[in-house]
Amino acid sequence: MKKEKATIHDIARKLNITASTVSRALKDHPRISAETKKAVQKTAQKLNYQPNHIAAALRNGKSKIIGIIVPTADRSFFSSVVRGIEEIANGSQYNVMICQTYDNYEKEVATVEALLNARVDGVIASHGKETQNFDHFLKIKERGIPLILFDRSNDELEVSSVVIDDFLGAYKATEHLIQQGCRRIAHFTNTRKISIFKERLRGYREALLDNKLPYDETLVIESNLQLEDGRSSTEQLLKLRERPDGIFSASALSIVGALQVLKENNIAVPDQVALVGFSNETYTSFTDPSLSTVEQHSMRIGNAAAEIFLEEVNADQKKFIPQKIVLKPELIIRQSSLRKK
Amino acid sequence: MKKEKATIHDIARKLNITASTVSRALKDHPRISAETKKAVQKTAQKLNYQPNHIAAALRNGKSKIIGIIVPTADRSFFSSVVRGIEEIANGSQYNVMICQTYDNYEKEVATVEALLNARVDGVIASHGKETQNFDHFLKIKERGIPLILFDRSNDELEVSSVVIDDFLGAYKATEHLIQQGCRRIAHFTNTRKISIFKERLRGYREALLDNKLPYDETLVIESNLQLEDGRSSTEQLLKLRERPDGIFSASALSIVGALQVLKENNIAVPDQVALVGFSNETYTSFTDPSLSTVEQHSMRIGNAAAEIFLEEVNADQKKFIPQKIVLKPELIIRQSSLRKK
DNA sequence: TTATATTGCGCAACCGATTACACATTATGT
DNA sequence: ACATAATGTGTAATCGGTTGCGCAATATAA
Repeated sequence: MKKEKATIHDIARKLNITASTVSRALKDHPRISAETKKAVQKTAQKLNYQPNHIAAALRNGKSKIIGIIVPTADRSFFSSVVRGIEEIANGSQYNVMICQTYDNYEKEVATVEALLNARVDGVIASHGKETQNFDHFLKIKERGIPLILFDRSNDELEVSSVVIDDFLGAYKATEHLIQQGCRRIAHFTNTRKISIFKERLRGYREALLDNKLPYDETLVIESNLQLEDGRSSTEQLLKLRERPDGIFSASALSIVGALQVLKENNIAVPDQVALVGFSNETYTSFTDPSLSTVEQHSMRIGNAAAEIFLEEVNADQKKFIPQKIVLKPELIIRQSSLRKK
Repeated sequence: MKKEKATIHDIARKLNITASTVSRALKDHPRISAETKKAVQKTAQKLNYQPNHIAAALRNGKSKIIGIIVPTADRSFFSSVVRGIEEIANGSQYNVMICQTYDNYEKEVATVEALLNARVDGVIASHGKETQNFDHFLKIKERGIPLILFDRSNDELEVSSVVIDDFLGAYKATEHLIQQGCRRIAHFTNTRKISIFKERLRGYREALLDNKLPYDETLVIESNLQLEDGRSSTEQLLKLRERPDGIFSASALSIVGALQVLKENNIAVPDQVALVGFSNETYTSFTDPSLSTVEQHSMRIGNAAAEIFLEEVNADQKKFIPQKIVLKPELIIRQSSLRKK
C-alpha cells in the first residue's frame, strides 16, 4: 500500500534525461526548453511526485520554515499574531512552526535550540514572563538568522521588533476613566520588569498627572496578572480606607478577577468602580458587564513581523539595520467603564 | 559576527579522526572508546556544534517532527490537545509543527501537502467543519505515515483516532437538566454531518426518551454554532408558543449567545431556562451566571494521540491495526444549570 | 563566411549526517 | 601457541535536490 515516493531521478529515468534537467524544469529555469518542461511536469504528475523539502533544505541551507515562539497559543492575542504571520508567510512559500513555551524559561531555551537544529530560516518570538537572560536569543542572532521579537521585546538585543504603543494604550484607557468621572484609579501591573508593563504603568501615570490627579502608589498593585491575582488585588483595594472608583489593568484576565470580586461585594460596575483591561481577548465581551479593553491589533503585529522577516532574509547579511515598528492600539469602550451621564 | 556552524567534519579534523567516528561518538555507539567519546564531546562543545537535523532527516528518512493540524489554536480545547501531544512527544525527542486551517478546506489540503513535503513522521489532526472529502488524509495514509485523528474523526478512513464519548457527554448534560426540573429542553446542533454533533444529538435524544420526555424536533435547532448562531437560535426559541425551560448546546460559543439573549429578555437563568454547553472554554466560567459545560479532558486526548503515534512509528508497517480510543467526558455543573431547590 | 551569442542539457560536486562493510589490533579461549 | 572473538576506527556510499561549469548545437551578427 505504501506508495514509493518518486524523486526527480525517477522522472529523469523515465524521460531519458538527467536529474539536473528535471530539477531545472520544475523550477522553470530559462535554459530549459518548453517541451522538456511540459514533459517533466506531466511525468511528475503521473508519478505523483512530491518534492522533498528536506533535501532541498540541506543543499540550500534554507528550510523555508519560520519558527514562531509564543508563551501560549491559547489566547486571542497570540493566535491572532500567528495568523497574521501566516498570512504573509504563506504568500512567500514559507511555512511556520509554532512552538509554545508556556512561559517556562527552560522550555523556551529548549525551543530555541530545537528551532535552530531544525534550521529554520527565521524566528519570530515573544518571550516568556520568566525570561531575564537572553543568551538563547542571542544565539539566533549570532547564527545570522533573522530574529524578530513582538509584544514583549528587549531593546538590548538589537533585533527588529514589532510592538504596540503600550504607553498610548494605557494613557487612553486611563484618560477615558477620568473622563467618566473616576478620580481614584487603581492600576494592576506585573511584578516582573517587562517593558510592556513598565510602559503601561507610565501611560497610566502620565494620564493622571496630565489631568491633575495624584499618582498614588498604594493604588498600584503588582502581581502576575492572572485571574486569581486580579481577585486578590481587588480584595486588597477594597480594604483601603479610600477605595478606588476605577481600575485599569495591564492584563485581560486580572480585570475579570476584579469584576468578579466587585460583584461579589455588590459594588456596582461601572458606577461605583469602572474597569478597563488590556488585550481584547474573546471573553472580555462575554462578562456582565462587558469589559472595556485596549485592542492591540494583533493580526497586524503578525503581518508586520512577517514582513520584516522577509526583508531581512532577502537583505544582505550586514546591511540590515534592526527596525522597530510601533503600532497604535485602540480603546474599546464597553459597559464596564461607560457611565450613564 | 555570523558564527560558522560547525559540522561533525570540523570536529573530526580537529581530532584527526573521521566524521564517521565523530558521528558514532556523539550517538554513544558501543564500538567507540570512552576516550574518543570524551574528546569528541569536548570539542563539540568548544566549537559550539549543533547537529543539523535536516541532514540526519534526509539520510534517515525521518524528520522527528509530528505535524499537528487543527482548525484553530485559539481555543482552550485545541490548545490543550496540542499541549497534551507535546508532553508525550518531547519525551521521545519529537518536535511538533502546529498548523491551523481556520476551518478552511483548501487551507487544510494545502497544509497536508506542506507537512508531507516537510516529511513529517506523523500527523495528528482534527479536520475542519467544511471537510467532506478526505482524499488529502488518505494521501498521508498511503505514504505509510501514521495519521491519528482526534475529536472530529472519520471512521471510513480506517486510521486511529482519539475521541471522547460525545454521546455520553450529551446524555449526562441532558439528564442533569432533567434532574434540575427541565421538561422542555432545546438542543443546538450543527448543520453539517459531523459525527461528534450527531452523537451529541443522539445523547440528548436518548436522555429525553429514557426519562419519558418527548423528543420534539422543533426544539432542535441547526446552525453553525457560533456566538451569533446561538443568539438567533435562542430568539427563534423565544417565539415558540411553548418556550423551552432548558437548552443544551453542542458548542461553547452558542450557549454564550443564548445566555446573552435570555438576559436581554429578562429571562432568569437558570430558573426559567437552564443552560449547559459543550467544551470547557475559558470564557464559560466568566459569564454571569457561569456556564455549565461538558469537559472533554483535552490534554488527555493529546496524550493518547501522541502515544498512539509512538506505537505506530515503532511498529512494523503492516502489523499495526488502527485503534480507537474513547475518553469519558465529565459534566461541570456551574450556575447556569443549578437551580436552588 | 567567420566570429560571437544563445539555447539546451549533462557532469559532477555538494549540503551534513549515517551506516554497512572492511580491516587492523588487541583480547580471550582452548 | 593458534584460532576466534571483541574492539576501535576508516572507507565510501547514500539520502534527494541544486548548481557552477562545460560543451555541443543552433542562431545571430558582422
